[in-house]
Amino acid sequence: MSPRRVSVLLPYPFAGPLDYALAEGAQAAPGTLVVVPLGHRDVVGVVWDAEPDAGLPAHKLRRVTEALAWPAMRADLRRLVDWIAGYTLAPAGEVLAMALRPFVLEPEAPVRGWALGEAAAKPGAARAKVLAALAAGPLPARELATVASAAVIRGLAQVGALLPVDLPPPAPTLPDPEHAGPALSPVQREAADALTGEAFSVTLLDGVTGSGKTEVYFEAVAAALRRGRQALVLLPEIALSAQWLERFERRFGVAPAIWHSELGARRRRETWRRVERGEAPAVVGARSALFLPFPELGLVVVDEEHETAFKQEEGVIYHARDMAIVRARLCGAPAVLVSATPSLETMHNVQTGRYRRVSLPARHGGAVMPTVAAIDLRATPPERGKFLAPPLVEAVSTTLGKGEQAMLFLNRRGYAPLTLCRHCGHRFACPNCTAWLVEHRARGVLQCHHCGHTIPPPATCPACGAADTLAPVGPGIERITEEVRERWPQARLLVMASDTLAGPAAAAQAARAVAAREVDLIIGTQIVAKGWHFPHLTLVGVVDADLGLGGVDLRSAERTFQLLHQVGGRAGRAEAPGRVLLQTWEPEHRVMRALLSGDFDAFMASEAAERQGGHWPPYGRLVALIVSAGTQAAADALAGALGRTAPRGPGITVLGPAPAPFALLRGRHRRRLLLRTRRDIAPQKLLRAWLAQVKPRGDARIEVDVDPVSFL
DNA sequence: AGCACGCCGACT
DNA sequence: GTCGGCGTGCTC
Repeated sequence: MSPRRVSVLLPYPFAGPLDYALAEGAQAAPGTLVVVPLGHRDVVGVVWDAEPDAGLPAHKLRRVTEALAWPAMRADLRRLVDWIAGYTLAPAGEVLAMALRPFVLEPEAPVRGWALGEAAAKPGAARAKVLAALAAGPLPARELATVASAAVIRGLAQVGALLPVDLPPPAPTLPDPEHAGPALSPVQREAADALTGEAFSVTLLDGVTGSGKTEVYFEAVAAALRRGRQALVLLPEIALSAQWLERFERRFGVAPAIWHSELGARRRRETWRRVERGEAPAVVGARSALFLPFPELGLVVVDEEHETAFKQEEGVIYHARDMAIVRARLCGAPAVLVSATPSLETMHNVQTGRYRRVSLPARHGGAVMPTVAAIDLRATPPERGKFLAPPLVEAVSTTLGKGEQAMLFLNRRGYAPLTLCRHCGHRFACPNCTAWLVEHRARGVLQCHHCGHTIPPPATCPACGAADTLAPVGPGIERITEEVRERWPQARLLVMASDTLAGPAAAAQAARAVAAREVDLIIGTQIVAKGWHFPHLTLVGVVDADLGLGGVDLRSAERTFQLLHQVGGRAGRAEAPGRVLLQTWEPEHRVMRALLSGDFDAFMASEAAERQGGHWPPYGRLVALIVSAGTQAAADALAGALGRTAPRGPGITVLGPAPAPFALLRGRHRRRLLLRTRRDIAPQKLLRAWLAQVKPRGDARIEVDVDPVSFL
């Protein structure tokens, strides 16, 4: 008689599940975690729902080693894995790895503790304190250590007055939906009530910066908790959201469970287990939190839904915002997308009736929106060698004079983005990437921001040998800092950039210093845009508002608008009104006009019109194929082969091959093709057929990016 | 992902 | 004459 077969998905990049034989009488329902032999090793996989392939010869089947007693992977998570694999064209096993990677086989380490023993102890003040502490029951060793010294405890244990015991992990304090009743305005109350549905739906919650969106969606979280369901909040940069965590704790009494990639192994395991047991009713996390084993997921919130950080660009290339909606649908839970500047995709889904929209029209608590004005750099340029134009300098001086805080925003790290020889025109480029080397004067290096290639600052030009001819071109925030120190030597500065603000602790400390008015002037890159609440900040100066508009990217206008709107939103969040000044060479550009008028809907309409004609997303579907190889010839050969076999037909366009915007990245030569289809044509089937015809040779690779966000 | 199999250079 | 480089392909 032939053995029973099961399909087992393994967390490796195989095309699909592998089949195994099941021992007589063994049970292995879909979702069961099993150990199976693979080659010479034993690996953990998940029994999958796929029908085993009866055609596979029986002699190839190996037997499932054991079924693990762990809770099975639930059907909704298995469907999510399948769905993402199908949509992104990633091997299902690679997607499974994201859901299984944090899983660790060892049981949770028990908590070591002490209980009262049978034997009597000799008298003594310290000893009596220990015994009294344990009178009500055993205590964790860590807690008892605060009562008496290790020597006293050791002594008591030696005579048998104390017994070592293993304690169960302490029950976590759960967030309390009634902890601090919401203080919502009638408008906020109405919005919150609109978010308390129980079935799957997608709602866009939008409203200007400072309108209290977080407090409103906290009520949706509270509603889920009251129903005994779990809530997941995705944030783009969890590591920098100390302020968000404080707000959560104020509302719910305890911190939520936190999930992100930098979590230590122990915390990771603890959190994973708590989520799985349903003991983590509220989880806040980065995109990978999407794959946690929630048994009772009842709400998914994606805050700052327009953020490109939700797009995973390596390995399985997926958009966490879109997959969050899929997960919500599979769980029958409502999804809420939150943003002051929703993406065009989301706006389109609102307009076509797929998503609902709940708007908060005004700032909360009487604060008004900042006024936005442009500084035309053609009319009032900065002095030679300087980057702050006279009107901005004056505005900063006035603000500081009033004892208020100002912020200068420039989305560029380092001292200067380009170093040029004034004698021969030589420019310092990265040997591995299509990029200039950025001078970091403080660290004394020229560095590539893509691959990290670093050289010491040269004394002479390597091309013409001239000395003292090398000039920094353009500003980075280091150079702005230098200018600020010259102009306002007495101002207390805080520089906020990803390389000066390493880690959540530093970010939290910086936020506290700003709130406590220990800082007069903040100079920052894009991390200052994200969710900070600086009540005393009244002026935001954007040093180069045009930066980011030059790109070839489909979304460069949308992204520039979102970023600058977000940065400007840091100003005037309390009583004093805020002011935003944009330094630009093109004040009539539609992005600048939209920022000046604050008319978000009009800007999005113009953006929509730009894309609609060419069937660009969201009016069509787009897939990027990035071909890369160690040599230019190999990249061209593979890209050419893809071009020759490209799918054709009505509503299908293939653009390229062309050199990718970074034609050389980390030493690999890159070519790009774009597949664009009408919205009613799913590109996945076309892609599968296409890729089946072309097999990469050697080190050449094809990366498939469905719904590309970045065009690099 | 790992791991073995398989054809071309510098060595006990 | 062997040891070993990692290119290619398979793992139920």
